Amino acid sequence: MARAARAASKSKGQKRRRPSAALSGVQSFDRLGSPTSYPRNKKIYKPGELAEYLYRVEAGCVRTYSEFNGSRRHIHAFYYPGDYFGLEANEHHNIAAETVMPSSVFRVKRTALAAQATRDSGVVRFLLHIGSLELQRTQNHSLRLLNGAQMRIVDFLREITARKPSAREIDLPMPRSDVADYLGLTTESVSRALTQLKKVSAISMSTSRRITMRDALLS
Amino acid sequence: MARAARAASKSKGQKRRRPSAALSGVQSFDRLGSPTSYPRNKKIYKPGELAEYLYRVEAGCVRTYSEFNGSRRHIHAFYYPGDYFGLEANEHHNIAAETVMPSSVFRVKRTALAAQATRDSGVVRFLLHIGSLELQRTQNHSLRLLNGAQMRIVDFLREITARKPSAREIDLPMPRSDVADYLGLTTESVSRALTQLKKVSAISMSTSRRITMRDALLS
DNA sequence: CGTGCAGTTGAGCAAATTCAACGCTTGTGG
DNA sequence: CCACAAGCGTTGAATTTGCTCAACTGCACG
Repeated sequence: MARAARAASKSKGQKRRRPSAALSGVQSFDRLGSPTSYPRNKKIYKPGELAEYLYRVEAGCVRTYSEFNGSRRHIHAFYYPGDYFGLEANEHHNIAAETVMPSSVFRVKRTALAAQATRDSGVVRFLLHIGSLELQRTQNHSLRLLNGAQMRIVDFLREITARKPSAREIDLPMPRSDVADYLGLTTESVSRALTQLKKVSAISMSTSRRITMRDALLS
Repeated sequence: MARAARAASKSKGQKRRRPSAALSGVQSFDRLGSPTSYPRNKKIYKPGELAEYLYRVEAGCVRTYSEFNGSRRHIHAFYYPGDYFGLEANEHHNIAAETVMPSSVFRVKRTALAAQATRDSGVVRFLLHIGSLELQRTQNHSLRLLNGAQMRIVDFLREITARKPSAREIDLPMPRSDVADYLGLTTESVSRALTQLKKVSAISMSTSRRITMRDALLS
């Protein structure tokens, strides 16, 4: 059950990484932890809490977010099965994480990982690896925020599509308000951008959550 | 000379880190590398290059950036003396780094660090530590991009001021176009925001690069 | 069968960009 | 030493973009 599909790398023109590089790290991770189930919209951790664990999504979807300017919310990332999260912490968490839908999350104690790291260098490479992935992801997100609303949405849809190499039909697990807070827009702007994309036949929607991409959109 | 002032932590309400935690890591870093001098606007590395080194600024200022949408530039960060950079890479760099002014940069081979890491766990903690700092920095930057122009500028000025606990007078090493590309604005908007801040006496400027903050601005 | 949440649409508005012009400083060549 | 070009910074006017406020729909759940 701890066997989840490895997330597809988001970096574009890069040489394929040898899976062996981080393999022993992953095995340690699998062995040292245990899965937990959460209902929808359940907080997994919040800012200020001691950062005891490192997490991996097994099933469902998780979002991390901060609040700013008093009451506005920014979603830093959505994590899908196979993704690791909870790394952004120093000693205490400084952002929050919660489920988008009923989800299963695998977690391991950081102390256990640290102990294992002293004798298994694979664990170290593993940690550094997912750390740098997270860093790249965050940097890409910053870039995304500099585009216009339309392009942000397209980027977002592409990001989701990239995880399912199979179909060009995707099923959003989150409401419009999440998409908006992820992209730094309002729900209205998200809605408008989507209807605009429909109008030019770049996408089609069977329900508001189920979107089919036209080939032209796939980079 | 490898002895540069430790950069002030940007996280707010957090317990002060024991310097001992990452100390042996820093010592290894100091011992394994060597400094290099660069003229102004000199590229240190660019996307696609093999990421051989980890860097620390000794003197001057360094910016990292990506290009997007064909020709626009986004500056991810400015690094000042004591700051580490070049960590964002997997195996090859995916962003570029160059000097803002004549600078001295200390660099150590990643292979040397990796070798040292297998027998000195302090190096591991050191690497993970600066990685998570970088992650937090990048996340904060995303948040910054969601505010209005005025607040982005104020945030930026505060970020700079925070490194010099002494004076509320700062000397920007970079031109307006860099500030603009860092904050996701145009140079015109940066200029306007600054003159606006002058108009309400939140700041004063002796030259366009030399800015004095009024107390009200210091959070 | 109503209440509430999610999503869409429209009209007016605020904010930042674009395009353009101009001042200041700096460095270079005559 | 002066003239002039280039880079940096500022300012103005017109335009575009996304936001705010508001209404309305469909759907799910009690």
